[in-house]
Amino acid sequence: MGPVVMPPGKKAEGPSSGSVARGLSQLYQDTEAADLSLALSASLSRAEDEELTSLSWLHESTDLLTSLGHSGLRSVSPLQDANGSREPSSSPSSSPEPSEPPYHLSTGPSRKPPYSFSCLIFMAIEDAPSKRLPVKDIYGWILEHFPYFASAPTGWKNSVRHNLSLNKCFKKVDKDRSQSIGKGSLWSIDPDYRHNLIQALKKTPYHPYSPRLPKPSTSPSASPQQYHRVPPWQHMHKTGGTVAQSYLSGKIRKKPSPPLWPGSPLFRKNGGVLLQVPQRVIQHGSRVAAQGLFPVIRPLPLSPVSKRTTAVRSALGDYLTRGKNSLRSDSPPPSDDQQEDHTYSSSQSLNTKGDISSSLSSCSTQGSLSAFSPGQEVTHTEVKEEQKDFPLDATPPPSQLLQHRRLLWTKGHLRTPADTLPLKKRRAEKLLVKEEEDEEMKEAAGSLLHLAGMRTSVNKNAQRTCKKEVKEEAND
DNA sequence: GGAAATTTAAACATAC
DNA sequence: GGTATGTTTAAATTTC
Repeated sequence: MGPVVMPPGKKAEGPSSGSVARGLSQLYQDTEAADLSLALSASLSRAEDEELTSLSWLHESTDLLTSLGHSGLRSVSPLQDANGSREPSSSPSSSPEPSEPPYHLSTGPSRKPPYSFSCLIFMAIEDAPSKRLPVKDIYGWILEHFPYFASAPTGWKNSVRHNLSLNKCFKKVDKDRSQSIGKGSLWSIDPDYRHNLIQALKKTPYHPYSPRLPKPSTSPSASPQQYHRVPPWQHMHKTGGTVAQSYLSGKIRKKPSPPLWPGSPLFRKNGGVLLQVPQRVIQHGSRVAAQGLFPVIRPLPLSPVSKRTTAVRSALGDYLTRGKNSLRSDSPPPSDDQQEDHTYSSSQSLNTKGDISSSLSSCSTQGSLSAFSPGQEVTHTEVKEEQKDFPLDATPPPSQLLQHRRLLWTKGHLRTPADTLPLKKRRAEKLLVKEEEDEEMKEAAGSLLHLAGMRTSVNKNAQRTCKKEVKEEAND
């Protein structure tokens, strides 16, 4: 098995929602965002130097996906679900739907998770104490954690089986005749391919170094909309497959790197399990190995609102309880109680006001999150106020960011009427507005990445650079 | 436009 | 015989 395996049964949940609310309030009152920002930055920097051996971020991102997209989302047709956001044939116009809310702000039935079946199966198996599961339990795990499939056509089970059979990452375990599990075999992760799966998961859309995300660049072409205008599920679940799956199968072949394991067997059909992940990505995408695998992934509540609320509560709870003092959490509090061993990796255990604020606001903006009741939870209003009063960006220097954000906010709300400006400036202003919106979305996404222990400063820097160029152009 | 890749559907075989 | 599981093939679609 892989380098780090979470001890069986090491799961737990965060503190109660009440304590979360109190802790959050206290955090807002007592903590300087700048301190947390610096601490977080330091932690993340250290995290980057360590090899990723834990997939805890994936659990966290799963929670965050739940909080943002998988629950309470707008209705999506089966075709759209299956194939991304494909336009119906009746409306060939490729123009974006202006009325379509952002992915994480939309409402309606649950949406397909942005993980390939391979990733889902991998997570399911890795989440099993014995690291092996029968197909039936894999179904169950997926259903439990991704309610989308509860109402999805049953074909997904076929896809699961298809993946198990076709993907060499998965292998059947010789069934012990004395062990009656009914029909079928136990499935496990092939140790030879486990790392491949991990690397592939790191290419999921919520990983800041996803190949889909723009690389840090000063070029305006690295438009922010490339990675947060497009809903994650849109660029992940077009029929062409996911980024993660692409890496699994070697689909991503731009700038190919030498295979990490030359000569490794590939998919039996396509020859494609082997990853070709640039080392840069691996290094920068690494996180602190702290809590082992999937320490915090939890079944989702049934209520769409409560799902989101619970996920946010849970994430916040961990931040507040583990707090900024736990820059490193190499020794998580051991607990056999699955209700208590709710741990996050070290880098994630840090947070800032901005992270929490923007995370909540990302859920609450446009009123899509209304489950935070006053006195018990952080209310929508409270969050929005905090969002405006404090810098949301955790990247230092906070003072500059504060000014930057205030400038953007001011420009966005008190802007001179556009029609009084020259055409060139109008265009620049329009672009600026768009990027401000993108900024807001990205901050929300960035906060989620922070929650998931990801580093987004690079992308933020890229955006700032882009904005700077836009401003310069406008000034010209 | 073609190659490559993934999802989905379907057919079929096997095991319980 | 029914159902679940496992294997294989092919179509559809997207990305590069």
